[in-house]
Amino acid sequence: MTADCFAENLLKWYDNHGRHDLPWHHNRTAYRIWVSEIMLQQTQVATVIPYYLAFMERFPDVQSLAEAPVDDVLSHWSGLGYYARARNLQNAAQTVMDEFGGAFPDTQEALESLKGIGRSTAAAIIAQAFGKRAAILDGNVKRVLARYHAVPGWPGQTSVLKQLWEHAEEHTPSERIRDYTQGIMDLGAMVCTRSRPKCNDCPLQKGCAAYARKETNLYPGSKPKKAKPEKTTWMVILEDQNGRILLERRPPNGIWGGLWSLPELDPAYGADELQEACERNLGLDCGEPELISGFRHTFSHYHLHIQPARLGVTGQQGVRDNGQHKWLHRHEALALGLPAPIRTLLTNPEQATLL
DNA sequence: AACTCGGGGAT
DNA sequence: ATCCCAGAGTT
Repeated sequence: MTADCFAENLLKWYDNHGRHDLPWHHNRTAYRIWVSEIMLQQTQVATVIPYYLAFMERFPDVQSLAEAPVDDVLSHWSGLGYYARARNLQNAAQTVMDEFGGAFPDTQEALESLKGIGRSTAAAIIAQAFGKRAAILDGNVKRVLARYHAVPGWPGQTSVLKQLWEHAEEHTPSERIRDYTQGIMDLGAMVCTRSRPKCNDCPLQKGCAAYARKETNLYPGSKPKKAKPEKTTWMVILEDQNGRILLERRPPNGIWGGLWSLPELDPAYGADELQEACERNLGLDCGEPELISGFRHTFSHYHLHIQPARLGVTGQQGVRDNGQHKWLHRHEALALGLPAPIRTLLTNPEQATLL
C-alpha cells in the first residue's frame, strides 16, 4: 500500500500545523507511548497532561509500575476516571516483566494480549513507538473518516465500525507512519471538530464527501440516547475522637472499582435512622448525624445524588483497619485513590454543593 | 450486539 | 443540560 493523496495532504498539513511537542513525543519508548495511549482513552489531551507528567515521575519505567502497590497506581489515577484502566495498566506491566522479559512486544497480536490494549491502542504503539505501519481508529479518526467518506450511522454500531476500520486501513501509508498517526488525530482534534469544523483550513476538503454535500453536521451519526436513571445514596463521614475518618474499599468491579470511598447506606433510611444503621452495620458507637448539603454526580449512564452526613464516633470498638477498611486523617485519605466527588467532599464540603 | 466503566471540556 | 473524548472488557 502506497501513500495516497489523502496521506500526502495530511502529512503536509501536519508538518505546518500539527502538534509536535506533547510530553509523550519526547523519548518515544513503548512504555511512554503506551501509558499515554491508555490515559488518552476517553480522556482529552489537556486533562491527561498533568496526570501523565506526575505518573512518569513516579513510575519512570515498566518495572517500577509492575512492582508498585496498587493503591499507589490508583492514587495517581484519581480523578481521571475509568479506573479499570489503571488496574489493567499495572496488570499489563507485570505481564511485560514476567512474559516478555521487560521489553514491550511489537506485534498486534502480542500487544492485544495485554490487559487494556485493544486493536487501536496496539496499533498506536506499533506506529508511534516502533515506527511500523498500523492503522488506528480512535474518536478523532472515526470523525474524520465518517465525514470524508460520508459513512452513515453511529460508530458504536458494529457494521459502521467495520466500514471505518476498512477506510482507516486503506488510507494508512507505509512511510512516515508516526507523523501520519499523530497527524490524523491532530486533524480531528483541531480542524475536523465535532461542531463547527474548520473546513476552510482542512487539507482533505477537496475529497471530503460530507463537505461536498454541506452535511458535515450529519457525520458521524449520533448515539441513540436513553434517559439516565437517577440514583441516591447516603455517604457517611464517620469521624473518631482523634479526627480519623473511616474509608471503605470498593469492590474491584463496578463503579469506582478498587478505589477507597466513604461507607454508603441505603437511601431508604431516614435521617433519624442513620445513627442506628451505622451502629448496627459497622458495630460503632455513633453520635447524632450532622447533615451536609447533598449534591449530584453524573456518570456516563446515570446520575447519583450523594447525601453526606457526618457522625462522631466514640470509643474504638467496631470495624478496625483491615483490607476493606481504614481509619485515616483527612490528609492521609487524600493520598489514596479516591473518586473525584469524594475527594472534593473531603477537601471542601461546601464546594461539593456547587457541583 | 448491548452494556459497563468517570470525569471533564466544549457547546 | 447534552454530547463527546487517543476504547476495551464483559455479558
